[in-house]
Amino acid sequence: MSPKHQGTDETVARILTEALRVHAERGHEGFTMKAVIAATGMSSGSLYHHFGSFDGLAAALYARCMADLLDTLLDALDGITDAQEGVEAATRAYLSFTRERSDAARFIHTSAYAAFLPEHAAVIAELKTPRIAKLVAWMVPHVAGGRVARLSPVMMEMLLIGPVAETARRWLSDPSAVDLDEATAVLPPRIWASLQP
Amino acid sequence: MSPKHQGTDETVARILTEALRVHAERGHEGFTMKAVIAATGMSSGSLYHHFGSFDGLAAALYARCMADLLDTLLDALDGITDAQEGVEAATRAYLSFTRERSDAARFIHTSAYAAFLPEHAAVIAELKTPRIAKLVAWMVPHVAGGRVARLSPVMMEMLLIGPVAETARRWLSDPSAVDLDEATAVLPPRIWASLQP
DNA sequence: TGTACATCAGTGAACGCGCGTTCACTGATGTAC
DNA sequence: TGTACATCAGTGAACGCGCGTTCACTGATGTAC
Repeated sequence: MSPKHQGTDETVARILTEALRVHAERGHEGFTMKAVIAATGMSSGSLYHHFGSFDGLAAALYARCMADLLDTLLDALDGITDAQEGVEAATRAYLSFTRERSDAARFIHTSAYAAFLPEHAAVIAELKTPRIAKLVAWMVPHVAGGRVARLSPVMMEMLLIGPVAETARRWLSDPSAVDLDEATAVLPPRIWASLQP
Repeated sequence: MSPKHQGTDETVARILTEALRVHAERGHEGFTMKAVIAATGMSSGSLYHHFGSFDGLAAALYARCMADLLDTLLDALDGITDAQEGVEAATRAYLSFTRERSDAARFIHTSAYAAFLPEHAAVIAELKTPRIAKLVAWMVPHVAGGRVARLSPVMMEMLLIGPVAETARRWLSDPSAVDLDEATAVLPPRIWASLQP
């Protein structure tokens, strides 16, 4: 619709990619506007032009990481019709995302508590809501068919991602504290068990 | 051993109590040395005298909150010999701690990612380790007796506290997003199911 | 086609602010002899 | 008992630093007529 100069989206994507690297390399304390400016080689004015504020940049990055994670779960469910197989595939996908995209996983878990400004929260919801809806839609027939307990979506989510999210958090803060291979083997069937009618 | 002036421990406790209130009222962003100084009415020098640094104060507060949480779980297990009854009591205790001591719960969950300086981490471990050991000790005979699956302590912890910790986090960031009463009814038996041999 | 104007990505020096921290100090209490 | 000294809780003005943010600007590209 509105005319976009060539390279705008690419610039935004490049800034976010560099910002994620800064966060991974320098930690949450070292994740500052100054550090992102230094890493991208861009000017502060340019970052403000694209994101409005540092909070806006962080929210955009969070939205992108969260969308990546949810897409990973959706990909894992793609084509799977068996309820148990799907639940176990999704939980394994969560753990493998944690390992393989640990930068994104770290940013998600670190920022989950940082309340973004309302306007930025809306941008996040815009990316998040449709993906969550797809996940719920996958589950619906299995609940209707009596293969999964009839729980509220929130309780379902707590039981499904609680153990793997906690495992991810623990591993991200200390990789020696928990073995991801062990978690991948142990957790999925037990999470499935917790969802039985 | 070393002579202590009257009131020292009381002063430290009072500072920590006020610091927790500051964190609850002003949020993580507003949790600053300046704000704690204003809330306690003490001087910055006095806070440095007792805690060495702001990181030291935060670590001491985290240690106290975590000890309170673990003591709550231990109290819930006190006198219970049945495995299922104990597991369900502990998970319910976690949720009721979240509701009733929400300031402490919020500080725990917010700080869990903030890596404290090594020296302060040691102080935390000193309070935490013996309590974790007691929890593990409670579980041992039930594993030996075949009533609970023979899992590594970490996996056991992920399955046990994963769903309730995730519920707590969600509720703390948005109380309307999850119903703690529902969680108290729904989660305990399902967590128990996930621990079956 | 040429000219004038609008749009927008990107620049970078400068800003004020609030942060954690320092340090020379006071005064009350405990200890030695 | 009295005197001298040590210890330690607590004071508060002052510090430097790095933060997010601002703003007047440049220059390339798109649009109108």
